[in-house]
Amino acid sequence: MARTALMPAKRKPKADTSARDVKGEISAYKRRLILEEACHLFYAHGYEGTTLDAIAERLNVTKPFIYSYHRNKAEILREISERGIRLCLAALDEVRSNGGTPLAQLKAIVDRVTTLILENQEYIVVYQREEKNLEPATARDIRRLRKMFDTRLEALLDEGVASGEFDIEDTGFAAISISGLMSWTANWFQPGGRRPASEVIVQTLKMVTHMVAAPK
Amino acid sequence: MARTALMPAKRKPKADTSARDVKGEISAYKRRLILEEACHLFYAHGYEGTTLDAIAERLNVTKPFIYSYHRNKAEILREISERGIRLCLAALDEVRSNGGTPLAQLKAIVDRVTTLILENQEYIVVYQREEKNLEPATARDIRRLRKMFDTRLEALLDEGVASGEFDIEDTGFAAISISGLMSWTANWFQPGGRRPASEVIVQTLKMVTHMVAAPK
DNA sequence: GATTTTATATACTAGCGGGTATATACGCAA
DNA sequence: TTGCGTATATACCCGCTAGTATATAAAATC
Repeated sequence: MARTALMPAKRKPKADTSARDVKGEISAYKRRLILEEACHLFYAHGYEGTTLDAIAERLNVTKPFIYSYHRNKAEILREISERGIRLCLAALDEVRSNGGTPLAQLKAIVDRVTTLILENQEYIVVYQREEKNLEPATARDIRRLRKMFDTRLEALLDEGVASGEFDIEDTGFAAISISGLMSWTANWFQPGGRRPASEVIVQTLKMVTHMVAAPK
Repeated sequence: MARTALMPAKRKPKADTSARDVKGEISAYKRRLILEEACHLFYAHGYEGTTLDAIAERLNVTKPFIYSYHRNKAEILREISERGIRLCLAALDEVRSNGGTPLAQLKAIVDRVTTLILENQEYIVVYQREEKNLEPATARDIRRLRKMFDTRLEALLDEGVASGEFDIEDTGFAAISISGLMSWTANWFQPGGRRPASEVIVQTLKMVTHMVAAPK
C-alpha cells in the first residue's frame, strides 16, 4: 500500500525577488484537497458519521497529515460552512455594484446565486445540516453573513417596490422567501438526475419573478 | 435527589369488557414524554451532541428507563423524524378530500401545513438536520412520504392550471418550491420573535398565491 | 401477607474516534 | 556524502457514550 498520492511535487525556489511561493501554494493545495474530500464524506455520511481516519484513507494519507494542515475536525467543518455564504454574498454585492434596474438586478442575483448553490451543493447542505457542530461563535458569525445577504436583498426589493417594478407587501418576508427558495434547491437537486442544473436555475428564476412581479 | 417525576400513577384495571387500557395509556404517555424531551435536546444540541444520559437527567430518570420504552437512540430519532411529514400529509389529504376549487384547496393546504410546520418546528428541523443518522431504510421511507406530498400537491396544481385559476409553467417544480417555502419557515422562525406565527402563515399564503396566480 | 411480576435504578463494559508523542524517511544544501 | 530540517507515518492514549447485566423496590395477584 504505497502512500504516494500526495507526495510533494518538488521544485527548487530560486532566491530571486520574483520567486513564487511554491511551498505555500502546494500547502494550500493540500489543504483544499483535504477540505473537498472531507466535505464529500460529510455530505454522504454526516459529520459525526465521518471519521478523520476515513478522510485520511480516501486520500491515501494518515491522520496526523490532516492535523498538520487543519487544527481539528471542527475547523474543517468551519471552512466548509463558510464557503457557500461567502460566495453568494460576493455575487450579490457584485451584481448590486454593477447597477441596473431592480428587476434586472434581481434576475442576475437569482441566476448567479442559484448557480453557485448548485455548484457548491455539498458545501451548502453540510452547513445547513451540521451547524450545531460548529463552535457557537463561528455559527453566529456565519448566521450574521446570511442575515446580511437577506438584508441586502430586501433593500433591492424595496427599490423595486419604490420604482413600481415589484408588487410586494412585506419585502423582509419576501427576501427570506427568495433566499429560502434558492437554498432549498440544494436539498433536492440531484446532479445527473432528471432536472439538469440549467433547468433548475431557469425555473427558479421564473418562480421568483412571478412571486414579486407587479401586475401589468 | 428523589426520582419521583414519572412514578406510575396507580389505577386498578377492572376486568370488565369496557375497561380502558390504563397501563397502556400510561406507557404511551411516558413514551411521548421521552420523545418530546429528546426532540427538544436534539434541536438544541444536535443528535450526536445529546447523550441518552442527558435526556434521562432532564426527565429525572435513568438510561435503562428510556431503553424500556424505546429500542435505541436511532429509534427515537425515527419517531421524531416521521412525525412532521405524517401530519402534513394527513392535512393535505383531508383538504383534498373536502373538495373545493383548486385555489381554495391550495390556500387551505398552505394555511394548515404551515401551521403544522411552525407548531412542530423542532421535529421538522431535527429531521431535516439528522436524516443521515437514520437507518438508510428508514430514511428512504420518510423520503417516500415527502415525495408523495409533493406529487399530490402537483396534482392539485395541475387541476388549477386546467381550470385556468393558476398560471404555472412547470407544476412539478412549483410543487417542490411551495413545499420548500413552507419547510423553510421552520429554519428561521423564532417563537416569541418579531414575527408571530400567525403573520408567517399569512405572508406565506400571500407568497404562494402570488407565485401561482393567473393574471387577472 | 406471601409471592410473583413489573418497573426502575446501579454499576459496568466495550468499542470507537479525536487527538498526540514519537519515530522515520525524504528533500535539500554544502 | 553527510547532516539537517521538514513532511509524513506508527503507535498509542484517553474520554466518552451507547448499550446491558444485575440488583432492588414497588405493584399486582392470590
